[in-house]
Amino acid sequence: MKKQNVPASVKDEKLIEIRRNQMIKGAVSLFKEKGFHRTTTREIAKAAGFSIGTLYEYIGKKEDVLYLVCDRIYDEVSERLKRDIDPKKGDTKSLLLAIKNYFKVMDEMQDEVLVMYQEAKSLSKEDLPYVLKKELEMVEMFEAILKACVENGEFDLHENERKLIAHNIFVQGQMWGFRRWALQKLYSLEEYTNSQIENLLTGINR
Amino acid sequence: MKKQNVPASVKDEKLIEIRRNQMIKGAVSLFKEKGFHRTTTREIAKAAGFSIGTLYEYIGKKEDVLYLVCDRIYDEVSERLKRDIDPKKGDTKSLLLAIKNYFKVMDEMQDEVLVMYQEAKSLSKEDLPYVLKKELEMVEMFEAILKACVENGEFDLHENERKLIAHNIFVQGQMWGFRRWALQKLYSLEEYTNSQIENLLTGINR
Amino acid sequence: MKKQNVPASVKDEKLIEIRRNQMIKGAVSLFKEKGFHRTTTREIAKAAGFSIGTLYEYIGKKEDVLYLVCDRIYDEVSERLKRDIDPKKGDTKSLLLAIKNYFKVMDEMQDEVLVMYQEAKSLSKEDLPYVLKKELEMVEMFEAILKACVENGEFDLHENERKLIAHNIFVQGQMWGFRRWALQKLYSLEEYTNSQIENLLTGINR
Amino acid sequence: MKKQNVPASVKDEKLIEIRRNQMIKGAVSLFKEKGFHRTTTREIAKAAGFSIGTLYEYIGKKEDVLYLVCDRIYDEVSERLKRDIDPKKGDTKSLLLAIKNYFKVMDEMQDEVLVMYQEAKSLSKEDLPYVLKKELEMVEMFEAILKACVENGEFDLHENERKLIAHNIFVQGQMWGFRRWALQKLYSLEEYTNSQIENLLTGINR
DNA sequence: TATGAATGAGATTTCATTCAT
DNA sequence: TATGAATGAAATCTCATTCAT
Repeated sequence: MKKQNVPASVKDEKLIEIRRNQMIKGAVSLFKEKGFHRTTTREIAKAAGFSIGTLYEYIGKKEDVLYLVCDRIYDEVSERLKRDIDPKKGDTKSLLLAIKNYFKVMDEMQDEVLVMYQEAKSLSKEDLPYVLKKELEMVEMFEAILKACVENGEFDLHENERKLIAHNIFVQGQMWGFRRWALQKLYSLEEYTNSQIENLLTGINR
Repeated sequence: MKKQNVPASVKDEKLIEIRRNQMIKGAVSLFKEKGFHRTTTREIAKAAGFSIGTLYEYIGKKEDVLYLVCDRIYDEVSERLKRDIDPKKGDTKSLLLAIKNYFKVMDEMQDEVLVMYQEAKSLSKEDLPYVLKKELEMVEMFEAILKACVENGEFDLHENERKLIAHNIFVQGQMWGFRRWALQKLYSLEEYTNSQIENLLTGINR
Repeated sequence: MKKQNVPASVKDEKLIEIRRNQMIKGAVSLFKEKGFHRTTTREIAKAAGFSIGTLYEYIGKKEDVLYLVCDRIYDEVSERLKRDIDPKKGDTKSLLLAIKNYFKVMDEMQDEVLVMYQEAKSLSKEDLPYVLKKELEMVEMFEAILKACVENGEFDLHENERKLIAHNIFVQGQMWGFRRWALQKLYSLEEYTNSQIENLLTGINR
Repeated sequence: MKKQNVPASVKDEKLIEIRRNQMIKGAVSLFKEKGFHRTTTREIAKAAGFSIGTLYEYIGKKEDVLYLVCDRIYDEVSERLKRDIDPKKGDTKSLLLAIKNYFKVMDEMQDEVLVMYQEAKSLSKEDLPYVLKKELEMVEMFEAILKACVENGEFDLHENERKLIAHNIFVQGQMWGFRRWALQKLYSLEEYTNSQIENLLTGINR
């Protein structure tokens, strides 16, 4: 799956990678602070450490930066999740581990997630589906685990129930970041995780 | 709790109410379509049915429109919730009724909620807390019901658990709107509601 | 000499006089504070004690207010000068008295004079000459006194010298107001007057 | 003493100098014609020979143009005065030469001086004192010459008398420009200069 | 490849003036 | 006569994007 649609005048793929990394890093912190629309391309270039002219050697238009940022965040979250999850292993313990890890990632990347969360709607009509697809893939990871559990007889859930619970897990992870103003006053990440897991399990194991 | 901080040059309070209603109505549909930042003040004026000059007779700056919109949406949701909820009545049936009604409201107002959801962060530093407070009040309505249930002996939940569950209910209501691209393909509102209630209940009644 | 060119919809001449007085009074203090261009018609109406609609019953356009203000100031200065000057009486004592009185008027009306001084250029091409003519008339009052003195044999001055000295006197009166930031730190009005009179009567090489 | 407070996005100092020169030149002729407030930023840009966007690369806000113009005019007048004045040389001849030169400069730069004269009050509260200070410095040049003359025994004047006369000289120079509608009908520059010098040196009662 | 000066479309906001009540 | 809501032209300023160096 390659970054689609983002044109670069520069040929050197390695350099593109480097420059875009600089760009994304700068942009995330700017978007976090003031949002996509209030951030100017000049500011992005400056934060990235190069000139406005150079910025446009590596993107076609401002929106591309947002796409790159969203794309990167998903890749990172995805990769970190896959790293310690085995969707085949269908036992409750694995499920809980996956949830814990996911919540931890969400906690560590909450700035990025918040950015993506709030700015994704500014993506163009073409880019949005691509990003949503990535999100769905992550939900499907949880669904796969749940399915494996069911198949293993750990508990019993119909397909739609599984899907919904997968969504719930996914959203509860995001919640921790985007409702931090309310939640993080009440709980530590650990408490939050345990409580949500408990809600989930006692629900499932009827 | 009245609309604060939004100045109007016009004196006739009645007229202000009317014009602002027109304004909000037009703005919601524009914001829904293209977001706050991509919507121009001229478009808002036009959608409201008056001239740009008139628009500025009823607000001080563009952001005020967003504030007015958010404020209105919360008021409407709030009011509809309060209409059929009695937070004192502590039985499970009332709780479920409240949830069902809330989800229904979220379904009917999903455009508005989506708008608020995505654009609230564009509010000024002064206005944001005011809006967040309103959100918290709605969460607290669910918490109050849960508390009444616990006191009635319907089930047993510590304070923090109650709070968290209230947040979950609230977010699940929003989810239906802001994740419609995924959820509404899978479930009808009724199915979604029933499923979430089931998740909740079998969780609570351990 | 009637106020020319300033149209009023209202017929009652008495009322016009009253309203315009209110208008001028409010406008002078506003112009003094923020200048003609930065003062809005709404502010003028408010300061005058009536509505914007009423304002336009008594003038045709914003600039008319400035004209009215300038006109009024000149009339007032003129009248106060004429009150205690007899241009026929050609003795040095009368000249000095005239100068002293003029400087005193300039001191008392320095706000008004400053306003006129700085804003007159904003008058329309048609109104400006009318105002300049009034100014010239005042200069001519001094010239007349000087002429009478010369005819009386008090001292000897050719026409052009008389004219120039009349201008000097006139400008020195204004100076006291428009260079107050510098002059009024150094002298009292009396000192200033005496010094300028001395300069006039006896040159450096005494 | 360098141009303070006027921000430029462009880095090349040389270029800033060039562009601002173009800007000032265009602005002076526009301000002369219609005043600061009636001149639009687009007109300034056009008169300067570049686009509105470029204009704002070299200033922060419209008022900066006025500041730049005033600053420039003072610098130019100042420099031309200093060029042929030696404030140490305390003889009457030097004084007269200084006055003559000053009046000549005022004559040649009368458009600029008129502009500054009429528009300075539109400067911001921060910029105005800076400009007034420059004006005072010029007055002080004349005072210095007068002082040197007194110390040389050419004539006798107390400090305050010297200060006042310095102001008079300064204002009489400006008069030539800002009252041109009256004065220049009556005298040539030379006649005006000679007459004022005579007034200065010998009073009315010779 | 990198730079940054130049551009101008377009956004927000103001405010003189009108006119129905 | 008095009012003040409505209007929209016009002003300032921003900023994504281009392109010559």
